[in-house]
Amino acid sequence: MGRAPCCDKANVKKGPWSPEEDAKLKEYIEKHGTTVGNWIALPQRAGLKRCGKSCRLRWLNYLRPNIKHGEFSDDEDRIICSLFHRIGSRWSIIAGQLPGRTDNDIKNYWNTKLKKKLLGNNIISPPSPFLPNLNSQIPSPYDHQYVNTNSFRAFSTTAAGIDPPSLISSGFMHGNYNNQVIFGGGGEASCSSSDGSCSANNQIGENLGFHHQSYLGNHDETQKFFITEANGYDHSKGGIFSHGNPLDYSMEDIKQLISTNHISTNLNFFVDEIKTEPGTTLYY
DNA sequence: AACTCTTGCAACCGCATCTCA
DNA sequence: TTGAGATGCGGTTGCAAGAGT
Repeated sequence: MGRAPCCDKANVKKGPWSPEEDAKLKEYIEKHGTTVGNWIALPQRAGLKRCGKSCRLRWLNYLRPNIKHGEFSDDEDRIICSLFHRIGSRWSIIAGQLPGRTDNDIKNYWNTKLKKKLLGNNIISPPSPFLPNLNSQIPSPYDHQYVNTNSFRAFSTTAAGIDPPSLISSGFMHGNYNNQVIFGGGGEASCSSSDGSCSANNQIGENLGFHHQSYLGNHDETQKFFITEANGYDHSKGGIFSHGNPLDYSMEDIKQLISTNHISTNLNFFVDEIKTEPGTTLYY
């Protein structure tokens, strides 16, 4: 049995679109509206020997109005980084925040340029699957592999000369301190300020206790948490490892993780402190 | 000049999700 | 409620162009 193919594979053209095909598709959609209704039937109606899916893709990624091509701006880079850090490779959602950009475009840009750029600068690492997906209630196969062998550290940013506040202010991270718990980095020396290049941010970071402490703001039992993990002390691999949507982890979620040994006791300490001393800067 | 390697990107594929009868 | 078809999505592939040797 198996699923019926979406089109007659033998009679559809594949590969790059010709200008004539583009023109036909564009003309048809402009005539009948963008709410085409039935992509599968479109090629036949428009006189194209293409699969409906191919037509849809061509329209969405290339022909539709107001598509932006070419270089991504620094602002777009920051938005992509910020969102990737928070939600991973949900390209369509990320594209939704960048008018004129398509998910395919952003995906390609990330895979070919941005990822290398950021990894090269030791600024960011891909999301790590180190926490279970609480929505599904089914632990991922990665849970124990990652969680029990790592303490929670938010950043290994010193090698990049960047501290959390600068990441937040530049849009690489969510900037609302009061709605997040940020698990502070381990005992490395903080960003050198001898050249003054990051002294201002350093000062903020030190004030907030980022380098050897953890910072948290107002919170209560209904607060949601944004958890990040750095890759131990290895700066050659260092950077931000994030997991999940900031809204994924409530206090109850975290308690559950602790009770099922999905996260380290470091965090247990944290959560207890959060409960008893809201708004306090914590040391560990 | 010729060849190989690398890069960037358009397009494809298969699976997941949605919609509707 | 169920199942088939349509649509959406993300990973992957293939190819052209450029860079390097």
